[in-house]
Order: sequence, then C-alpha cells, then structure tokens
Amino acid sequence: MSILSISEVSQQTGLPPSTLRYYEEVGLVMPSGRKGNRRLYDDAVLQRLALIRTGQQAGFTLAELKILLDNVLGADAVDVEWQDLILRKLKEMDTLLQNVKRMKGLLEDIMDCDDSSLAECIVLTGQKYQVAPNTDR
Amino acid sequence: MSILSISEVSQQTGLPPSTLRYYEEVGLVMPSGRKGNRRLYDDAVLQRLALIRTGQQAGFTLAELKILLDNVLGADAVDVEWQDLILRKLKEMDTLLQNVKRMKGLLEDIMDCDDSSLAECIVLTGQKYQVAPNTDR
DNA sequence: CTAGCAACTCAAGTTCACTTGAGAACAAGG
DNA sequence: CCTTGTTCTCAAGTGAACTTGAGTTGCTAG
Repeated sequence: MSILSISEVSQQTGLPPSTLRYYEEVGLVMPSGRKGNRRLYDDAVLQRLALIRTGQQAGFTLAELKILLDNVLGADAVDVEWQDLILRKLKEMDTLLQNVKRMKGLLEDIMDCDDSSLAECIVLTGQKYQVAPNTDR
Repeated sequence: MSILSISEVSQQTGLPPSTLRYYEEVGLVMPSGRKGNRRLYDDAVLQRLALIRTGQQAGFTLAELKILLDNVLGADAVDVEWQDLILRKLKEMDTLLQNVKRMKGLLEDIMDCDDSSLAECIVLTGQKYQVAPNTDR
C-alpha cells in the first residue's frame, strides 16, 4: 500500500490534478492525508477512481456515485436513498444496454454499406431504424 | 403522413416545446413548414426524435447526431468527418457496452446481498470490483 | 540560504443541453 | 370585434462537471 502525490495519481489515472481536487470538493475522493498542505493519496484511490470512471460512462452522476461508493466501499451508514437508487439504476442500465446495442447495430450497418452505392444503402439503413418513438420518460 | 403542431409533437414525444425549438436552433430537427409563424411538423419528425433520444442516451452529443442524421437520413453530401465519426463511435459503443455491463453486474451483486449480513456482503461485493484502473483516455 | 518548481486556494470562466420569462403576435370561437 | 389560448422570439439563467488563472506557499536541490 504505497502513498502517492497528486501528480502521481494524475499520471496513473489520466485525470488532471484539477479534477482530483474537484472530486475532493464534492466529497467523492479524499486524500488519505497531507504533508504540509499537499495531498497524499493512498493507492487504493486508483481503484476508486477506476470505478468512478466506469460508472460515469455508464451514466451515473457524480452524486450517484458518491452515494454508491459511500455505501459499498464505506459500509458505515446504509441510507434510505440507497435501495431506490440501486433499483432505479438497474432499470436504467437495462434500457441503456438496449439503446447502445441499437446504436452499435446502426453504425455497423452503415459501415457495411458498399462505397459504390453508398447513397441508396444509407437510405435503406436509415429506414431500417425508423422505429416507433419512446413514450416513456 | 400527417402534420402536427408543436404541442402535438411535444405530447407524442414527451419533449417540451422549448426543446423542439432548441433542436431547431442547432439544426437537428426542422419543421416542414409554418402556418403564420407557427411551426408545422411532418410526422416523420417523430422517428427522427426517437433516434435522437436513443443516440443521446448512448452517449452521442447533439452535434454528433446532427452529422449522423444529416448523412444517414438526408443523404445529400456525405462528408469527411463521417467515416471518422462512425469508427470512433463504434469503438465507444463497445467500451460503453462493457462498462454498462460491469455496473449492472455490480448493482445486481449488491441486490443479492442478504439484508441480515448487508455490511459484510457489501464489503465483499465492493472488493470484487476493485479492478485495475483504465489507463486509456 | 535561496532559487525553482510543484502544489495550494479561491474565484471566475467554459461547454453542453436545455429552461425560463417577458413581451409580442396570431387563430379561432362567441 | 373581442377575448382566450397557443405560439412566437430573444435574451438570460441553470446545473453538471470541470478548467483556467492569479497570486501564495512550501518542499528540495545546490
């Protein structure tokens, strides 16, 4: 378990120091201590930051990730928002999964269009995706 | 092929009129005409808006969707950004798919935690997701 | 000790995707 | 014609997630 400066964390995660300070400001990621006024991070922070990135890309807000992480990794006070959040997010992940697959399919179909007859192919491909509108939300 | 007022489109899509006007402003969705100064939409706009919603949730920006739609559905000038965009987005869809699956798995594991031993279970579940940090991006 | 460089704080600015509000302009029914 | 309701424009505001910049502090090497 080694200890890292802000620039080391920055290097290993690809996140700029400003982002790390910002995450601290919103309570997502805390340095394990300070030397003078400089932040020192426990290397466990790397895992936490990895999960944050994954979650964020999957459509979690930073506020949601904070709740998640405070409960899963902190495991002190399991609060009430907790259950609701998990269930809501599970549903979201399912529709997101479907939508991502849909878009991936669309892109793949487009890629399969023959360069010679691109115009027509694209028109056809486009029509294939004229799905009914989502009424939810 | 019927013609719709802005409030009808709003009702059928769940998008507020302000959003429809905004989409027009950024060139994403145009009314097919006007009666006086009031927008009239061809009902094909519903499909277009459905695709926009799907794409947006899949992580496309409105600017990207504009390029996509201008080329796929418009099919006049297939521009250069086009190929790059498609390829880049295909990759993004793949990593997004993985990340969404990861988060879904995490949430499911958490749901499976027995209420009695919630604390320990959560700790274990948390540990399971201590994956190596993403170095890309 | 002192120069230099990394890190710090705090306020303000940025981008994306919209929303809100004020005031004007129709369109249709009575 | 008048009222009511919808829609219009245009400018400004919002929230999320950061970034930028100015000015300050403080390890560390020579």
